Amino acid sequence: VASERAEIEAEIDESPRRRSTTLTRDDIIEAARRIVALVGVDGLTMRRLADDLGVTPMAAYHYFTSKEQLLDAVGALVVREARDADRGAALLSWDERIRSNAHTTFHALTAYPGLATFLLDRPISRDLRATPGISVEEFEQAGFSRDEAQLAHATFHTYVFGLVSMETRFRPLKRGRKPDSDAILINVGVDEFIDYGIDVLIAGIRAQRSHPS
Amino acid sequence: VASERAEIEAEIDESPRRRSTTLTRDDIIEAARRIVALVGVDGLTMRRLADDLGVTPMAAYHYFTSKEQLLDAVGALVVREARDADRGAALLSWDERIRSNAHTTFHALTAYPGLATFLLDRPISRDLRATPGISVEEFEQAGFSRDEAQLAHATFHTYVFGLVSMETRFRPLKRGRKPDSDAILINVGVDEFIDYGIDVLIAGIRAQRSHPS
DNA sequence: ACCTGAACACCGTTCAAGT
DNA sequence: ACCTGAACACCGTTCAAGT
Repeated sequence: VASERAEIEAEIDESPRRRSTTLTRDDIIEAARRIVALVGVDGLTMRRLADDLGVTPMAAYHYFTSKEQLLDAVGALVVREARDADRGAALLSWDERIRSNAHTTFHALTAYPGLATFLLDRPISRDLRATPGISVEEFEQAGFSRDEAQLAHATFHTYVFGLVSMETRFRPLKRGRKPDSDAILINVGVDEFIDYGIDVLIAGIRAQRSHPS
Repeated sequence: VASERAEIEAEIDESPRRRSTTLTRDDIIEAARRIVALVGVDGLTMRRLADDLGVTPMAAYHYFTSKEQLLDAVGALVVREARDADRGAALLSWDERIRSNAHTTFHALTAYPGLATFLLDRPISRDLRATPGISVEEFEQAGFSRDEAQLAHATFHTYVFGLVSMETRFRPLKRGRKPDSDAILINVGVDEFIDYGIDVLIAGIRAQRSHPS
């Protein structure tokens, strides 16, 4: 088996990722995901994608009508993975689930530079709607009125995406180094900042509920 | 004078915006701003910009080293205008100033499709840092500790930009028509939603201050 | 200093053709 | 159905040259 492997590898040493049979939709999404993780959305070109797959630039167009739709699929995959990584929080209270989802969504999307801002310019998908980690219906079950549930849900959605889309600005916080002049100035780490923001939102939503205008 | 004007206009009827003397930096920024307002960031090309100015595509490169730097200047201009539109709020309390700034920033940036998401991917400028409508120092003067002031400031900054960058998704809310499937579902208008979010943040920040962890 | 003209090195994508 | 090959219609930008 070892010699067989070596033989194959020698044969294909110039085509980076050879698939066994024919190209599939998932092959393309996976290759695109790898490239985005490596060089960001701006670094993904249909020609580089084709090179990595060992095909011609036009091959992907048999599975996706445009580059935008391919990136939509990559975005849906990443967001779905973030949601799955959050399954352990399913039984917690709504506030703890939101906190957990904010962290996982942030760390998932920041691994793919430019993906969050790409998604922000696109129509919202069902996958994206699940982003705050809690649905409108679940807010209602937690005792919110229909209007309050929608408002609270949209507010969390807005904040979490605001958080994610400013990823580059939080980068200097991740290391212990002194802040760059172009960074947001906070003396704490990213996770502490996320916790603070979530605490603020949770406390604020509770206060809005008990003191209706 | 009138006949002179007519003569000139007849002569240049195919070059849309003729400047009187030589090109200036502000001429270029203004033309770029117009194009972005009309067709969005994606619709701005150096060739179209040159056409509108009646020059060659390379002329702008004498004033800006890249298209990105030109867009930075446009973004700074728009954000500065939003801040100036907010001068009337300068004497209000910090919470009312933040509310006012959230509304003006949202409406200013949504007039330029794609500009908010472009700015999110760029290093932060001094103009952008003024976006929440209140500085870290002013939070301190309002009685917050240095750490609390930084956190509160960054939280507002994050929320307001989250709000602005999701502009396209709030669009169905602006008219009375039934929501598209790709819109965030809220039964209220954009301004009511902004007020709700700001109320939540203000109440939450107050609660965080009185109940330190 | 200010701007032009031509070209380079890319893009995403259409289109007709191959198997 | 699945993929190729060549081309089209663009981009931002470099570079040398004009005035």
